[in-house]
Amino acid sequence: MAERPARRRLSQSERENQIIQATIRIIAERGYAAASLEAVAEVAEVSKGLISHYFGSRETLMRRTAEEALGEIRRAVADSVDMYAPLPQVLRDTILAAALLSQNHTARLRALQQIVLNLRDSEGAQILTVHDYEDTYASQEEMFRRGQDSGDIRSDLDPRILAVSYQGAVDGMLAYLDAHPSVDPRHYAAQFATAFIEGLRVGNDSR
Amino acid sequence: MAERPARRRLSQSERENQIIQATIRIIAERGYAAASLEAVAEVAEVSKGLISHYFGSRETLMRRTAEEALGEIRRAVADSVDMYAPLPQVLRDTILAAALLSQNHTARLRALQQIVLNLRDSEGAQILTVHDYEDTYASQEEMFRRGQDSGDIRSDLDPRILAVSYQGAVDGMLAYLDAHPSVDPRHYAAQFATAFIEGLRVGNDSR
Amino acid sequence: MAERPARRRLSQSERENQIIQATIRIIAERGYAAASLEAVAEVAEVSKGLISHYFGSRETLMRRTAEEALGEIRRAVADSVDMYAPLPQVLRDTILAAALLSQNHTARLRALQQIVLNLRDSEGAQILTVHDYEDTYASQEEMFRRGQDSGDIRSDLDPRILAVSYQGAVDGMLAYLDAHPSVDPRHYAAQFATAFIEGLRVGNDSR
Amino acid sequence: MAERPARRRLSQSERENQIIQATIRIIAERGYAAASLEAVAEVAEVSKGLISHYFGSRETLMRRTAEEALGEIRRAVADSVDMYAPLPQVLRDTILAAALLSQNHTARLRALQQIVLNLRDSEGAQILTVHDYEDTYASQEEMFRRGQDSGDIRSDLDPRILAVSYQGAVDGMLAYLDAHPSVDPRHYAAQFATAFIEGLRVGNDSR
DNA sequence: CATGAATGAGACTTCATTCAT
DNA sequence: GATGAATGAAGTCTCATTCAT
Repeated sequence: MAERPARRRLSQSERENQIIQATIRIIAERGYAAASLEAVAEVAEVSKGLISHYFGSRETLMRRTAEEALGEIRRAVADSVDMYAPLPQVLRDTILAAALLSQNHTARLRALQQIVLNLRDSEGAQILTVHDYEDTYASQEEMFRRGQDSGDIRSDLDPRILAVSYQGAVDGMLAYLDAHPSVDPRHYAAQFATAFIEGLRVGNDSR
Repeated sequence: MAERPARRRLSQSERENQIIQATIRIIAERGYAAASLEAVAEVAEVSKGLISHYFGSRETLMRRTAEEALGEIRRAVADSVDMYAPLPQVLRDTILAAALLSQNHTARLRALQQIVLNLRDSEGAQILTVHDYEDTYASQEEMFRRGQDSGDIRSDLDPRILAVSYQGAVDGMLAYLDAHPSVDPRHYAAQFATAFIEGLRVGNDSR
Repeated sequence: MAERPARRRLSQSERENQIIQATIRIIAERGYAAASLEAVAEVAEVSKGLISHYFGSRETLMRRTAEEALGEIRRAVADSVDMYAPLPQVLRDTILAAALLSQNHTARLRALQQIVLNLRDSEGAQILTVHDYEDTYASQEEMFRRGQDSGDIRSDLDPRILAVSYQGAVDGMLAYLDAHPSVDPRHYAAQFATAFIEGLRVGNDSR
Repeated sequence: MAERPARRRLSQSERENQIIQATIRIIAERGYAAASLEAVAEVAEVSKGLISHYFGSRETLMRRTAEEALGEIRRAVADSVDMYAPLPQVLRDTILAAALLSQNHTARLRALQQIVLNLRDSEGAQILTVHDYEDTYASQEEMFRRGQDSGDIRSDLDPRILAVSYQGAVDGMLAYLDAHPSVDPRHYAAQFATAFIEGLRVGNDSR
């Protein structure tokens, strides 16, 4: 008779987390479509039925997984940045914190991207994108606006456009570091921050 | 007995294009998963069987659709930029051309993104991403390098990092303009170009 | 809303057997091509999905069905023959046992034949035939060889050729008895055994 | 522009034969299921439409192919046997002729077997088998009966059973020689004929 | 006469979800 | 609470057949 490993009794929330982490891992490794309940159940070492029981539907599981991944990522960034330093410093810190995500949060980042891109309402419209990105944009717009108000950065640029450009460049960096593990995130972050703050114009490189 | 619709006979390549355009449209409107052969067949007004007959498999259809969309987009940008102007000008032109894509190529852009992120090989690894983005990065890296060689931009920044940051910011812009049709692409492009070229530092705003 | 039939829950192996028996029956009655998953599902009173779930693919179902049928047939023959009697007696017993299969194992025999002849690998080569027939031939060759060693039968004939001829004649008998249910299997078996053992030559009929 | 090979104009019956030979070849090499109209069209170098045009349906094509293959095989055997020699000689000649089929008619034999086994009427009953085998059995039964009447072979054995056993052993031989090309058909035929005529009993080997 | 574009039925398979145990 | 047997809808793909050219 097969040895059954002593299965520690887990609370519901522990089980849910176990399932969510399995979902993140599968999506990161094999993509959104591969994250079937069957596959998740196997990795999470629970039965398919239990997933449905806890989350109700696959869509809810994905939504919860995205929320969880986003929350973990945001906490990681927020914890390592002093938002009340002068803006150039905040930017350098934030960019570095983001770059370092590529070391510990790759799976979460990939899973988040996949879910955001694939989760849709019944008419096919993306659900998460708008809402969650607006959120991010808004807080970064606020950051740039404060920098302008305090005279840390030039004030003739639309802070919303700065926020969007900045976020795009960060996303590009994350994808790039993900695909090129040999690149040093600290080096990339430093160069990126300098380019963004100082600009490309000749003469701006005279420290 | 059911009325059989009059079948127009087209050449193979005309039908293939018809099917590809339908695929682009559905992915743009309702997402990758919604672009089932059934849905594509309905929009393209052909039978499911014909799609399989021409493309062999859904995966091939998606790959061909991505290639087509990418080709159209690249042609649109390349046609409107003089790559041999001084770099700051090239950047302004390229950014403007990209921004204007949001007016005529939204569906292609969305479809391209969706396909790139969802197409995977049998082990679940993304297939298109690496190859095609590397391509883009390489040509942009080359562009920045030429700018440094000719003294148009500062030369202490890694051109590969500039390329990745730039492409990320462009992608962000495209997504943003796509989601906010009321924003003026020309205004966005001008501000973005200025920010990227001049930097955020105070004092850089003195024209 | 449709009435859902009461689902009896059975163990996996019980269900598998139910499905295999349905497969045998359909192939025997209507041929290999008619044994679609749909048809099997209907006869076995399970859903199509369950068959795929248990067997993975139609090919595996067919292979398993052939193995099962062959196993049942071999057991039926082996159980009624004393392999250590003198060879002529073994032959008479085996032929009789095979002839009697036409009464209880017709469906299995037909299904087995159909599957063996239709199952092919990806290059189109038959898969089961070679292996399984070689097996049968080998054990019968051994039987004839023992008969020659013990002096029960003449030793100037290649036991492999005897085995193949014998098996062919048995297969012919089975097909014939299958198509002509009014023929007495015992009579056929006795005549066949005599012909095979004694030969056709005049004078051999003097008991 | 592609060079079009000068296509000799063929008469309808030549075209039909071309198609039938292609069908035989595909079935022999890759099995009944692989002989789709598409595959046949490619090998026969005609369009799919033409096959339907000539034969009306795939079933008719298969039936005609089986008839053609059977006819060719029968002619090959009949041409090399003097049916009016004494029976033992007729048997030796026939067996040898059949064995030699394995050299020139392998494809026809395989195709014939596949078609006979797979062609079925709308209720799923085999169509060709009964009719065509009965035919063969009848003529062989007649042969054995003549041998008994003329005193060439013992008369206490049912000639129908002899016919069936004989045909089965021949089929076994053909399958075996097909699968084992290195076996010498002449050797096999000689041994088989001796075994069938003389029997296995010890003492029958003393000429 | 001949082609091959096109269809549509039907096959196999996957998978979220339900539910008896 | 937890399982996994079971379903059924939906998806991809194949193929005999039809028919405009």
